[in-house]
Amino acid sequence: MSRELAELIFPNITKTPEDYEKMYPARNLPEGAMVTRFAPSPTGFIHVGSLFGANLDRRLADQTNGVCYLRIEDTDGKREVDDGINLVINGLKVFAIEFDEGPTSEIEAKGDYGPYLQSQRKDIYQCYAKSLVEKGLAYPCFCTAEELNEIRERQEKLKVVPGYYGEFAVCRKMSEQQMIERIQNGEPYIIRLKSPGSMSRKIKFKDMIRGTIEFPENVQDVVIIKSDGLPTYHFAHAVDDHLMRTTHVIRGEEWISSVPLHVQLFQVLGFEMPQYIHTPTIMKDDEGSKRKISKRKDPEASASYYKDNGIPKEAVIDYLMNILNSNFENWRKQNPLAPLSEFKVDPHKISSSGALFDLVKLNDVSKNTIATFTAEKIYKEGLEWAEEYDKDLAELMKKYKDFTTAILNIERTGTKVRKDIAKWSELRENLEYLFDEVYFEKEHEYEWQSITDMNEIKNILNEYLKLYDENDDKDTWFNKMKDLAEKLGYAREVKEYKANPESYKGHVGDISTVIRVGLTSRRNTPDLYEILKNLGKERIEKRFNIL
RNA sequence: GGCCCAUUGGUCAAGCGGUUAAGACGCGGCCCUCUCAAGGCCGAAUCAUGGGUUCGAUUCCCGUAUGGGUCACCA
Repeated sequence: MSRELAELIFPNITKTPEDYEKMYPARNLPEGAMVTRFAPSPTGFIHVGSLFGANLDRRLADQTNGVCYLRIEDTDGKREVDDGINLVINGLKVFAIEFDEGPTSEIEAKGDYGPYLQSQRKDIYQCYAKSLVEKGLAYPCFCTAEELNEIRERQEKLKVVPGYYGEFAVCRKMSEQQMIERIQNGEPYIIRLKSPGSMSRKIKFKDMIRGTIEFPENVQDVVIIKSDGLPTYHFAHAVDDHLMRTTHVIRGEEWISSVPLHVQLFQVLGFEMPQYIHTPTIMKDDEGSKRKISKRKDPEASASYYKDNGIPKEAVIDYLMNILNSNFENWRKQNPLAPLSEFKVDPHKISSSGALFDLVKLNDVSKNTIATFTAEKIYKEGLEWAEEYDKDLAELMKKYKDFTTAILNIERTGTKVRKDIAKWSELRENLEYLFDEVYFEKEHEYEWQSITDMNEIKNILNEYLKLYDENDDKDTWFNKMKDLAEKLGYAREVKEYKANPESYKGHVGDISTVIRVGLTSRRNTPDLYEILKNLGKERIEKRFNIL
């Protein structure tokens, strides 16, 4: 009925919605398969909240044998960044999140439901917009920014809901003839939805996390095609998620309030609704109060923060899984080595209130994650990190590969695994004193404890060197230590000493401490026996001699 | 401000009308122990608030407070 108007606005659109329906048929997937998507703007920045969502997208598709694709929402030039698409792809790859379909670089893509860049789908959106205009469900609006401002001001005075609707929607009431004339005059315009909604009616929809939510119907004649010919988010969402056959739309909770609009758009376009999963916002503790974790204020809001600090991707994802489904933590305890795919995410179990992001907890998760790694893996990943963030350390690690790996392997096998590393940035602190290059380079603050008399210390070290044998097994080694303690007037056992403190100068622990500190300058190290063995007698002597 | 959403220890949370209100992180103590880390045991600490409904409310309903979101030719 508005054919003439539609043709005038979109003269170059020759396809019809039916053509696109045929081009993008329903997906041939098993029953229950979820089709999810991650749909960022190409700003290149990956927020920890986006990572949270992308992870959920990926998990849900995986566990249902579905599809998880990437779509770039580049309908706003202002948000774009050079190389933004690659940054998004690589930023997620760091966390082992990859897509079945979508852009694979700035210029390439894979998948049958593309293009996956919204900027390349202009004709598709316009085709649907054209059909809406034709059916009288959308119309051109010629209002200028100033006119819109006036409307808004009037609405503020009247204390009435702002927006383009009802009596305020001036262009909606214009005759078609007049519209045609103004277009032919070359006046700029945009396309608005002619909302069939009524404020007195309510719509209900289901969110998988929150359950049923009720809203008044949308009455706003929102913009669906902007002056640059590209769609707004809302219109693109309806068209894309329908044509790409998305079954589950996972996005941040900030979208909840626009669902009434989306429901209406789907209705008007004759599309079936997808399921919605609106994820909670990740929060941050700010001097006692909660606020949205912020890109500007909080470095940990950026996914790259974790890579920079050397927190393994497995740990970050595990932590995110923790706040996603709280039963994950128990599952992980039972299955420390199991791949993520064995855990079934339950969307209904996602908490609806935003969690405070807890770096302390992440630290603990990360310690546990690293405790499952072999020394070889720690060496490999630690070195990778060091190559980028601590070149000197990387050089040492490469030069002494076997030694480093052996040190990392101390107390790492068996049932009680050492959990002293939470991130690769702690590796230097854990390793450097064992490299002679570093050790002999600087002056040491020796952290002597109960025995501080240097004569006594030197005596202990000398005596110890006499009886140290690299070939001793651990028991023999420790027995020798006890022998030495006894010989010098210290108790063989800590308990003996505690029972009769006055009969001894100290106990075997004090002797070990002297050796430990004399060897490393520090009081806390991994297993002394292993350290001695890995250093070797010659290097032990050298270290004792600088005292 | 209108409309939505949320509210269990410091934090993440289980719970889904009757429980001594799980568990984890963090914190404190003890044990183990050659130090640290780990591990084991113990402890302090929670249902925002006022009304209903009910024999009985953390759980269901309404109001209040607090926090969050949203009201663009941005996504």
